[in-house]
Amino acid sequence: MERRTRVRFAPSPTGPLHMGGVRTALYNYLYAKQKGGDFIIRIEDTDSNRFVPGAEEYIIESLNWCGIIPDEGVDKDGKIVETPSPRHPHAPYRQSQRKPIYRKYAEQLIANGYAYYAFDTPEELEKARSEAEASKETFIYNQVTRMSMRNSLTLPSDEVEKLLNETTGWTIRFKMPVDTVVKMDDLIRGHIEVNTSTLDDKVLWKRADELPTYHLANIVDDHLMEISEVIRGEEWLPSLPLHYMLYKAFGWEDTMPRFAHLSLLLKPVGNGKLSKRDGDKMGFPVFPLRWTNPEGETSRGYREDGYFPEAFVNMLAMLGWNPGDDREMFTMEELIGAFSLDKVQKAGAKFNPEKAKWYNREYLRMKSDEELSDLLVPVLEEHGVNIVDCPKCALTAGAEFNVAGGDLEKRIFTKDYVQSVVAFTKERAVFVSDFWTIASYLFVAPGEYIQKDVDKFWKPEIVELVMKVGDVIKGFDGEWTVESVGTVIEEYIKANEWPMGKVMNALRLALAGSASGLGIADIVFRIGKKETAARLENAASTLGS
RNA sequence: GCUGGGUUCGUAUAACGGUUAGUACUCAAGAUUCUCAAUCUUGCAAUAGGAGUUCGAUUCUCCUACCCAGUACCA
Repeated sequence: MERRTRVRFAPSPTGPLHMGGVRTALYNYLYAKQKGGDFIIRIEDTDSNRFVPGAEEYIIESLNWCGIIPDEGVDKDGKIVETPSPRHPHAPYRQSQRKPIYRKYAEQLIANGYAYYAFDTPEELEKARSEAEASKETFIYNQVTRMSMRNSLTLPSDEVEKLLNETTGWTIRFKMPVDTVVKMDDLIRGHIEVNTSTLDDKVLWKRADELPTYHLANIVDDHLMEISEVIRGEEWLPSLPLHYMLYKAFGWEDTMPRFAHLSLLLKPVGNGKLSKRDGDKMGFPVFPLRWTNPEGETSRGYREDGYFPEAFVNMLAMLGWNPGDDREMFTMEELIGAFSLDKVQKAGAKFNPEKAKWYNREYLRMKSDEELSDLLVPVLEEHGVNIVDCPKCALTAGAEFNVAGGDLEKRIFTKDYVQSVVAFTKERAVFVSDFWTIASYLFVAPGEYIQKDVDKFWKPEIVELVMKVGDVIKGFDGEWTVESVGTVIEEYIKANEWPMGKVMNALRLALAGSASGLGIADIVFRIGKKETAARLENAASTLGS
């Protein structure tokens, strides 16, 4: 019988979740959902020294924002489950709370001769290392050195007994076999072989915090939680032989999960893995959500930078995986359907911030004008612009309707007005916040004029013409549409054989504060005759005529 | 150093051992427009190097180079 697919994402709460970590979680999630299996969260907090407050909550919130929802390990309130229930049978899902479980298994390994107690102090080990280094060698606690160290293999049994009872300091180490070839299979990399003689006697139980190391806790939990596939970062590949040996030592080979090691996310330029530094330096986030560390330093997040979670997830999915064809746009559902581990790239993928932006733009375009204006409202409000639901509400709010959708002076606009602005500026935006940069002057008169454009276009002879165009607009009494307004302006300029480009750019400068931007007809149509005239007057008086 | 992993345009990637080595992002040029953006068209640009296997190698094998990871009582 085919075994149920159960995969886990097992982060360590030592800080915010890196985007590479999100990708690992995503691939696990996609794999589980495609197979109709379970996606489990387990917190690997066996290093009491590196615990960072808030990191666990951050990780869960990040996954939640991305739409990566665990089946097991996290309850509906977003808390790690601590007591078993039908849905969460393996609780607690925090390794620090599972200590008694691991202890039993560690002792089992010793009883069966797969592990031993080691009494060497950190100082002794440090000394051994520096001595080795002095003679240009590396000290490794392994089959050749372990017989000259202080452990339960070298010390007489009564002394071992005494040390175990009387001192607090001992560790448990795995007794790595000599000259045995470990034959492993990786779902992404294929067959790998390693000789155990190149491996060391890894610590399984730490003296320092009296907790198991990752290696022990990980194998025990994956076994107990009936994990079918382990999909994790490439940094774990070197410890895969140890993990294979542990499964063998426990006699769990039959139910050992299959492994897939994902390549790392690399920095956009140069060599090396993507780090927080790269983000700071090149101006892009490396974390899904904004994070403020205990020292008070803040790191930007994709969410706060204005990325849509769908775009972020889509971009991340395509970094190191491809569907086998040219498709690039995927919803989470589509990813679940298309995902496949054998289409995952073996080599590390350099992250490209440009592509991330491109994805966001594509997703922004797919959103309805209504949804985008709803997202834009808070941005407008931050800039002192008030949005009301309907024309009637606008009137009650004190608007005078000097433009089609509101009151420019009182800065009150209807949602319909916002929507119409969104509709015709949509293709220029990458983020929702861009709408303000692109079209602030459709809500508020420009506060200043770009000097470069003033120098280029605000010439006395042109200003004179611009003011005449203003009079024409003021006197306009036809049907007030973008097209009619545009036609009237352009025909007037052409009829008088004025320099079209120069007049138009000066006009835009006066109305929008910049010579480049939206079409004149679009601007004039929305801000209305009165405001157009007022802005021209203002430009003439502040810039001179 | 040692052990393991990796290497197709600048980037992400495609190509049953047989293609003019494709696509997307970026960039450049042209078209369009009152400007900018958008859009459309075109273009630039890659199999790390060397042997071998084969009628034929991006694809298989070996060597070299380079990159990455691990080498903690961190995960």
